[in-house]
Amino acid sequence: MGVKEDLSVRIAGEIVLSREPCKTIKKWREVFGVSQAALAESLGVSPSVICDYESGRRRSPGSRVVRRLVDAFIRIDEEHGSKILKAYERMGVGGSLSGAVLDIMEFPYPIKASKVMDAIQGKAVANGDLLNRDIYGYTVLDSVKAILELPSEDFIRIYGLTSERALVFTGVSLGRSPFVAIRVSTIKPGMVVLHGIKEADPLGLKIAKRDKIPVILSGLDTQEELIQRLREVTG
Amino acid sequence: MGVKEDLSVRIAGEIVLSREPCKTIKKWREVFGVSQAALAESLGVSPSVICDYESGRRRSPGSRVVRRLVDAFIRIDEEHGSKILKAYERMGVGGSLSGAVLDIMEFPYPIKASKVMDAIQGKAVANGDLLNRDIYGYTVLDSVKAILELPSEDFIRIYGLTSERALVFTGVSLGRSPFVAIRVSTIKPGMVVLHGIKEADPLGLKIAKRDKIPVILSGLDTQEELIQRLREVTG
DNA sequence: ACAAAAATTCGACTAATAACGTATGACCTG
DNA sequence: CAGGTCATACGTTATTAGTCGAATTTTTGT
Repeated sequence: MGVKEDLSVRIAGEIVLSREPCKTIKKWREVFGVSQAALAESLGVSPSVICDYESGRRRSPGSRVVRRLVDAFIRIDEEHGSKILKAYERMGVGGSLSGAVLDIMEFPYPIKASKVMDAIQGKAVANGDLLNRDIYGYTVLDSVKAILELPSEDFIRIYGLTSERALVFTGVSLGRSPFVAIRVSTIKPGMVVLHGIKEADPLGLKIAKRDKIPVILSGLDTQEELIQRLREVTG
Repeated sequence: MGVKEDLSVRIAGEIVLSREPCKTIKKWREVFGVSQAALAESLGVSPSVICDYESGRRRSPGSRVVRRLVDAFIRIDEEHGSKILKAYERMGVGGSLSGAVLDIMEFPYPIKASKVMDAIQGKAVANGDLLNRDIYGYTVLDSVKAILELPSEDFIRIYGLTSERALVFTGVSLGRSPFVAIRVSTIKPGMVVLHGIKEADPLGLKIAKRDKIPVILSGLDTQEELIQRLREVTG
């Protein structure tokens, strides 16, 4: 079984097994950087069909549809030089995570963003009204290393599971770059946590508001404590 | 992501992506060693529902159904001591195949059993009328080593992809044990090739007829030639 | 701020599937 | 050969996925 088949199986399995296939479909479309219209054309259907799937109007897509969807993703990626496939290949089977990724976890059940905030003694500095959304996991990143080391397409490592997750940045000095990175990326986290500063950069917050991403400042002292608290959030 | 989730994704992805989800569903049910009735009960539906899926009467099961199916497989396995999960774990990511497995391949498209037969200069000695069925891959096994070395649950390695495949036994002396092994196993190959004998054991053939498995005797001289021809069958 | 593109929502229709119970047949066991 | 298990086949009905095109909202680019 080649890398292509492996990735296909992963995507298909993930779509089917996820609580909300619609969101997972959307996530992968965004990972592949295709618009609904382009995807629809590649499938030979009208754009609204894609919208229907992603909005959850059609909640349980048949396996035939999922298969065509996955095939289309791979096909489109090939037409674009197989960037995603190569990125996936690069991360290898159980490949070691870059040093930039300090911790990563999927929750066994959805957890409210507000609960994550409380767990790390955080306070909301943007979009506090969106904190009742569900979060399905988190990724803790070393800000500096992430910027220096992470190859451009390695967001698959970070968003590989669900995009409805918390992105936690440690060692933050200003609090702008994380948001610039998010802004550029096609795929958005469900919430962002900054650790290491007392107040966030205004421009960063502006971006967050624009993208409707809640931003939390963690009040914990050390990075170790932060990770420890996050690990216990499901308890 | 734990082993359990990994296996779940694999199964789900494989079902969805396969040309005939029905057969893949059946394969996995057999791997987990559950009867249709037991599976149906675990799902809270009537047994005919399972049959309908496996027979292909419902060709494109919705993702909700696939998810419930996979969950049921895992659940049932847990009730039985997680045997399958452990076996899967044991084979590891890209784990090395046992020395008993000489070659293994998935065809990019279905190939008629008769074509496989011709490629290896074989002649049918049982169920020759079933040779127009589709074959999706093959596994070449060293008969002696397979019997001596293969742990009982490692059929996942062999049947891991599609069960609609050719099982090729080399170094056969009598031609009985392979069929005994197949008989005992809950999961059946699409065809069996024996290499190394001039005529097959009558009892072995009887079993094959019972299970409707075509049996081919390969006329090629060496094992190397056999593998070479098989590799070229897709050409 | 404005126009263009993309994404989403909606209503209505068709085709397909989910689900059920029962009947049938093959096979093993006593 | 009778009884049990397992798998399959059939007929039916309620439900839903799937489709389309038009209208609407959101996002993007200039």
